[in-house]
Amino acid sequence: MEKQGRRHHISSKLFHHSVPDCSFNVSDDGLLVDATNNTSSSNPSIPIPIPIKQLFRQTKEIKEMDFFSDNNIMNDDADDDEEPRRQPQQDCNNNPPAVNTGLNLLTLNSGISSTSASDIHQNSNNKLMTSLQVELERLHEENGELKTTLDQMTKSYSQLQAQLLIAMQKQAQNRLREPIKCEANGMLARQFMDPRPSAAAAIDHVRDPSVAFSSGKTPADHEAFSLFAPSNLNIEVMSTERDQYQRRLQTNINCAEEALDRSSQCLGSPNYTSKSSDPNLLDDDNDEPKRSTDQVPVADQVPFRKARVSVRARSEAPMISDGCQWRKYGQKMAKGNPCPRAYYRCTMANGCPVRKQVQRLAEDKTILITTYEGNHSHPLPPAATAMANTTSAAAAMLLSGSTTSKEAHQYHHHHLANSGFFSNSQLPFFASSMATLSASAPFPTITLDLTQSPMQQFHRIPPPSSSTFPLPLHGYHQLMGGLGHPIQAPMYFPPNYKAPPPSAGLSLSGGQRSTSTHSSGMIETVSAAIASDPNFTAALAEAISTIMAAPRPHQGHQGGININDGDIANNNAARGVVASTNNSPPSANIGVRS
DNA sequence: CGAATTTGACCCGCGC
DNA sequence: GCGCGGGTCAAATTCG
Repeated sequence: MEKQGRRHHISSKLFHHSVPDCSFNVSDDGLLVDATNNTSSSNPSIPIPIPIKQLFRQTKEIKEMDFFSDNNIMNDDADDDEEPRRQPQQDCNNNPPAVNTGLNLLTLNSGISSTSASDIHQNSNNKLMTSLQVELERLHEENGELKTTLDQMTKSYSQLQAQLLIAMQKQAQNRLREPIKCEANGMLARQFMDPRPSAAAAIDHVRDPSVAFSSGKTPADHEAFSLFAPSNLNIEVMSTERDQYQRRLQTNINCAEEALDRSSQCLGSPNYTSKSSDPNLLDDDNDEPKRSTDQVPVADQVPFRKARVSVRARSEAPMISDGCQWRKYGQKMAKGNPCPRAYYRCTMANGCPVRKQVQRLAEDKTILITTYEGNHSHPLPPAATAMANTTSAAAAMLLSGSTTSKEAHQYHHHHLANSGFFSNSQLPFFASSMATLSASAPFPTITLDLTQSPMQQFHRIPPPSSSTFPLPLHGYHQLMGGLGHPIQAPMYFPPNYKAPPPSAGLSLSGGQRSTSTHSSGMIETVSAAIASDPNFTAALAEAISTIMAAPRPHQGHQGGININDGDIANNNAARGVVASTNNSPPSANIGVRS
């Protein structure tokens, strides 16, 4: 760490930031850049790349010499407590510590006496630039390494959370038997279906949506868990257990305590089936050691499936194009639907587990339902990455969110309000019905409905076991329609929305800002995304990824959402989205495939 | 001719 | 135990 800190020293003043007060973006090259305070003393207009590691260092450590600013030199001199940190300056260009590194680099060339002072000065600048470039390249490399390390740490963290969840659920089982007699079933479902490790602690405070952040779990933890959940084992555990419990809970609504006890047992025993009435299941003590050793591989023991993300869009084409290569491996006639259901698997890499189902809606055959399942095990092109991020983020949202309608709404309302998304804490109600959770379906599924207006969905009676929550994709609908995207998605507007001129599809944010201040940040976000590249999948990924990256009230994300929001924990998704908005080919849209 | 698609058979979970 | 439905497999077929 010390070594790395010294390596960064040469540019430390260049990266003059007060970390806690800044928001950061992820640039295309993977470096974090300051999104809010790129007012470097020497170059206020250029986003300054910041190595991730610096974010973890103390603020005062960042305050180092600015080679390009005498003023800052004076300022630094005024800081007495910076003395120890100025010491490493000598390792950049072998400058002695006493040398004024401001641009007084003549000491490096002191042996050249025949050269004019200006030439020496210029040579020094060139050397300095060269060294800075070399240093920048090293920072790039280190940045990538750090991201890899962070990914690994996050995965390990998620696995540990899965183990913790199982242990907490076992505790909750014992505590549940009394409350289950008096509490509403939905409330209990909420408790058990909440995959967050705080679920057990939330039993006593479940009516308070903020409890998720008050039980020793920070929003950052929650977010990191949510963001990385789709690709990790514990999510499968959670989704299945949640689904099992949901099903069992529904079947037990009219049953006596015996059935309730049995249903609670299934939480800690994934192999529990409806036919199992073995009283030994109630004996947690007997199998506890074995269970603890099997916690991690439990997903391998249970043939359950992953969460699914269903996208509904209007399209005449047989399949939407999402940037991936698919191979059809089956087709079935689903019951109650005259249209066949096609099964596809990803063929971009051998063994990629991602599959999708494509089926038309029976009631409206112009609506194409594409259901994604799994995570890609290979690099993806930008457009495909966008969709993959979308599905992953949506799945994470599904699996990390609550499922009973009222509390789901409260929770997400609270969640987004705290995120600065809707800083006025009043969600536009038309923004709260674009995604639907269905935890009682055969598989936990989140449906992103891009076919209906928010108003229509708001008045639609949801399935009894599904719930809607704020997923502000409404701006994207408008943008998509304004761009004349191949998808025949209608344009939907708030009641008082003034439609922009047809040519103003890229400037919708202004029009909406005048009518809905609540969602202006999101509108700007999506508008910017669309403006940079009218790509359906990218923009969709933007919307969801932004949501996933939004809830960080302790990190200064109060001034709206930046599409380049460089969430460290979300580096994969964010990078993919950024790349997709900048580089995705025009053909990589969700749309009619000719 | 290789790749992609079609389609009937098969497997598995679930409900009765 | 049996039937049903969803999902997958793999041989046959089609396509480029």
